[in-house]
Amino acid sequence: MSNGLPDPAAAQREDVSYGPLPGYLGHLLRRAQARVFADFADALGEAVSPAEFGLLTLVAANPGITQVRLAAALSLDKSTLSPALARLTRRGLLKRERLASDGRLQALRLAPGAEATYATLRARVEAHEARIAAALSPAEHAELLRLLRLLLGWDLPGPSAPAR
Amino acid sequence: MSNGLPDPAAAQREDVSYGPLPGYLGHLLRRAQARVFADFADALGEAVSPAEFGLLTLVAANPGITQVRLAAALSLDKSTLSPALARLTRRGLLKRERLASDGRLQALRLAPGAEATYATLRARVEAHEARIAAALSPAEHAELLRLLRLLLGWDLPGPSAPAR
DNA sequence: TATTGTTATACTCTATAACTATA
DNA sequence: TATAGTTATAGAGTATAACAATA
Repeated sequence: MSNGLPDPAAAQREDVSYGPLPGYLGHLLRRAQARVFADFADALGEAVSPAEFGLLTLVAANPGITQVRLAAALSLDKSTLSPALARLTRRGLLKRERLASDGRLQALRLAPGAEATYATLRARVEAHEARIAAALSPAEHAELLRLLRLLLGWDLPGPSAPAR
Repeated sequence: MSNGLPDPAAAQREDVSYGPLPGYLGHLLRRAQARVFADFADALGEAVSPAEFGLLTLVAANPGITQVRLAAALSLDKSTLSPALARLTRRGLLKRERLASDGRLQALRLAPGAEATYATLRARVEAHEARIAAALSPAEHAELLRLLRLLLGWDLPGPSAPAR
């Protein structure tokens, strides 16, 4: 469900007062995220979930990264990543390799041959991103990205704007 | 878990490249929402969840609203609201009244005597909102709210800025 | 003892489908 | 037939705790 940007439920909603909700960041972020994820699902379908795409992207940008570092980078628990990474490995997108130097660690990489698949996914994600940003001017889009990074405490020295 | 704004996992994360993720609205919205919700939980504890507070706020702003209209206003399925509203009713925060004029409908209201409780919750939520917005200047905060509403297709005629 | 990764388990949020009662 | 609301159920995403293997 949920397609483009004009909200389908808008008609039903017209006569409802939102009270102070449109002034709360928490509320707007929840609504915006739901909207964007629904559009992501429309665009990518069964291919990957938003979380899976994030994992692939981080592994692609950090070949050899371990699960604990990946979890820290995403502010998730390591136990959350295990099943997702197993699924991506099973689908032939990721490769996990135990390190000879420390048998506890596993180095994560895109599977050989999965680079092209990943590039295609990334192009589809970027088309989706462009679509949801169409409601904003390029300057507004850039400013929204900047403010969200600021809210997250990135943009300081951190892994934000240039960051590769 | 998760407290104020300086990210605790920042140290672990420092040497990780985020690749294109900081340029994706979807990724930033997910991260920002997780951060804000964690702070909400720290601030409100057992009192109410973000979703529950949203329900109370909408009912307070639209006394007598029915569940189907409430669900439409939040872009949620009516079946999602049933258990949440039952819980809020059980806790003495909401009152549900079948309409004499149409026996299928239930009018929702804050329970008599729950207005003060709601006012307290709202004050705590607004303190939480002020805290998370502290990373932004007042102008940036206002602009972030505006851009999120724009992304959502609000701010057109709709129930956004003044809206009560 | 400490760390990495996995597993078992549970909780929350959401949806779909089937139901009831009312219209 | 259509609508409002409930219930059963399932799936995704997250966490905590306990574990095995390794250090």
